[in-house]
Amino acid sequence: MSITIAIVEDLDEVRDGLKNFISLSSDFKILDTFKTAEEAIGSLPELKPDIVIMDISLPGINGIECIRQVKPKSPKTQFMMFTVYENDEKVFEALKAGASGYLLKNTGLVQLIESLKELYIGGSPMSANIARKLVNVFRNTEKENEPVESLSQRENEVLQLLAKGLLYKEIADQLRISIATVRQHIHHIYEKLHVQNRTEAINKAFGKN
Amino acid sequence: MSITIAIVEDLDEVRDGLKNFISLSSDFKILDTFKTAEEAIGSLPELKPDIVIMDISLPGINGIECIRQVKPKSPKTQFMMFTVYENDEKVFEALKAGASGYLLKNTGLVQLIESLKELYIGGSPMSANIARKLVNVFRNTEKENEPVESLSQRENEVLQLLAKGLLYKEIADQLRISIATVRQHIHHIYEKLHVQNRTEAINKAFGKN
DNA sequence: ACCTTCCTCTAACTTTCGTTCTATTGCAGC
DNA sequence: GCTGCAATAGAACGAAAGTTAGAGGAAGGT
Repeated sequence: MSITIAIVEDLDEVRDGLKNFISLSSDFKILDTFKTAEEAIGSLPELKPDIVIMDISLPGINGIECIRQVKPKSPKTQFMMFTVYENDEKVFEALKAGASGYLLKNTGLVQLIESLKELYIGGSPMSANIARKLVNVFRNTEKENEPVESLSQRENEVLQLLAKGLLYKEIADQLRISIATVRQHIHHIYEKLHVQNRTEAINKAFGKN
Repeated sequence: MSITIAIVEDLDEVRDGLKNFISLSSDFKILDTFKTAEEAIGSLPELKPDIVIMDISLPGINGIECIRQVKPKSPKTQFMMFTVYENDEKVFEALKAGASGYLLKNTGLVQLIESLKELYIGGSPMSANIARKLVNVFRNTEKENEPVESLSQRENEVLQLLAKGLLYKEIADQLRISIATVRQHIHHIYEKLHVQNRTEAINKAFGKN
């Protein structure tokens, strides 16, 4: 009994390439391929393949939204993201939408085949740097604002107060230092974190992104 | 420049097997191997290998506790769990303690080598079913910034961008409205949330406080 | 001793934020 | 038709935030 596959990918070469390569293995059977999310949304709920290989950037409705619409109607279907997007937002959105695997397009085809099998038996194959993002999120949910390693002790104290939304003046009073010093610390914090303002610093230092 | 490795594993065969196999590759240099966590805790902080391959079940102190003690003293060292334990508790504990990779012992040696390299360059290689556990936890815990009901739809859109740390100008561009309008929306947001500035608004609207 | 990092501070900026006031448009409900 | 709310926008202004340049003392490492 072979694993049934559908592919949603707008680029002809990629789609056909995947189809042809996967077809070589008798473990898989390509049921159908789609160029757009709209077509896929129309057919997948009836097709109910074991696995859908899904691109994110599609004309019109994107791949993530496509999953959101199909997954509830075909809950046993597993979605394998296969995309160039590596930014946190896309990754997390996709996983939340119901994707179980997330491979970057630089993944080798042989590796892809392995990953499809793993996905089928209940794994979540994902590229190693995608996994790292997940691990980091996991760690962050488990810990309250911990000191940031690259910052000095004082800078961390300032950052804590900064994150509360205090004014420079209030931070200065609380730490018994001058506003000028507060400014200095904050400037250094921004430099070390490579950010331009308070909000970015907070996001970078604790959770979010 | 080869990647430096240390191994903590109580079983002689496994330890020696790993050592011998990894030594075959010129990409790696085995600095030392340890039979117990106690020995490892004594030496690793000075040794500071790039990667430690860590078993969980050890006589005396276990591998997870070992990471907890060593990681703070050698933060750049990456820990690769290599173990038979597949239950959620151990996995999450290990990741929380500071492990970045998690492979099951049924992983092939060639795969292990690949994973070590990925770990070194900032990835988090993990067996596919371990990753699935992580994804499931993520789906349950990670609730995206939900819209705040007291705010209008547009105000919520603005708030999202505000939370990213964008400038008013950037928010204006993204929403195709004038800066003056952005200011208006933000002012209303602050009023409704009873806050005085961006950071307080973010804290009030999402988690924190 | 010398160097580096951290913490502190002054001073003089520029830029962004946030407030306030006013005003137009469009839509929904009574 | 009136009322209220959401969304839009201009203009002006003070209050914060953030940048840049310089400097000195304390602590720790080579």
